[in-house]
Amino acid sequence: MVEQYTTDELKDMLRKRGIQPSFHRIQVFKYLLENRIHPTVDNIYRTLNKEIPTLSKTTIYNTLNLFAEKGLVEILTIDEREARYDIETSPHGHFKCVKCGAIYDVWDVKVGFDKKQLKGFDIGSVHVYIRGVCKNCQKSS
Amino acid sequence: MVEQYTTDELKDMLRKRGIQPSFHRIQVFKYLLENRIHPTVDNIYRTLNKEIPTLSKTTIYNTLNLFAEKGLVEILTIDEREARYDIETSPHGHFKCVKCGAIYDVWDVKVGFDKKQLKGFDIGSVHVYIRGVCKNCQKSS
DNA sequence: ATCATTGCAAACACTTTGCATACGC
DNA sequence: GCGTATGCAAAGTGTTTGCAATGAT
Repeated sequence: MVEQYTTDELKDMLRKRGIQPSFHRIQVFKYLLENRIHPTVDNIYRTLNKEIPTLSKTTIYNTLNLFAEKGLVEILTIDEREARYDIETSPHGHFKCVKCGAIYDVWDVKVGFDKKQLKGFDIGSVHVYIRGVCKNCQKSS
Repeated sequence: MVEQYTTDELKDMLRKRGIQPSFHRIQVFKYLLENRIHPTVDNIYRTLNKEIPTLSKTTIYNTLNLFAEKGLVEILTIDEREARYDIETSPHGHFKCVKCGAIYDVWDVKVGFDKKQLKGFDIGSVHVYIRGVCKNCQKSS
């Protein structure tokens, strides 16, 4: 069900965004595309490190910051401790389970407010963060 | 324009929430009520420290965490670096200027989404975070 | 006298930075 | 060969924790 990409496709996608497609960058990009779990840096590190033992966390930080600058990923601040990275670019909201920490996408989110309040403001992004307890964790409480 | 409270009123408000009204807690509470700027711990510390030189940041952290537990304040994660505290309990959203760091309240925010997606989930809170450049910072760019 | 609050210092956790090495065109 | 990417170690920053001292009833 998860989309698969060839290395050449991934390279092209990065180049189109003005990013040099180095091996590590491709691997991080691939991970993000194939693991839509809003991962932490540590999630990415632990997984990729198995295949690429020389990979360092610094490189992952560098790569994600570059991706964010180029608009390829969004950094979520829904978790108060560490950043979560989202490759999904179409607008949607997020639900975070305060018990297990999992983050779910929430689709078809509509946000409305009196625009007069922000007259003259330049709106860059709108995030909707919902916190609570997910279905799975309901059971086990 | 900012509401003023007597010490006795503040004490009562804290007691009603099940919080022992110690001197420091009253001061932090008062600060939050009279400075609706979504302050950081450091904001609070720098201001209160002038009048109460013995005050420590640990106490502010303790106090704010207690207030949050008791539902007196909300912790905002709109800033990626440090927590912001909001005493305003009625539902509203927030706008953060990425240039000057100021946070503005946004009223009459309506969030709609397909509830079926979160069927069986327990929703605790909904936050709307808007990021961009505020009116003031537009001018100076 | 007892129990809660306070506050210092240290520990923690996440992220960034400096700089030397390695890699790719 | 030159410029960029990488990665280690250290520094930086916000927050929490352990524990002793203080304060309130």
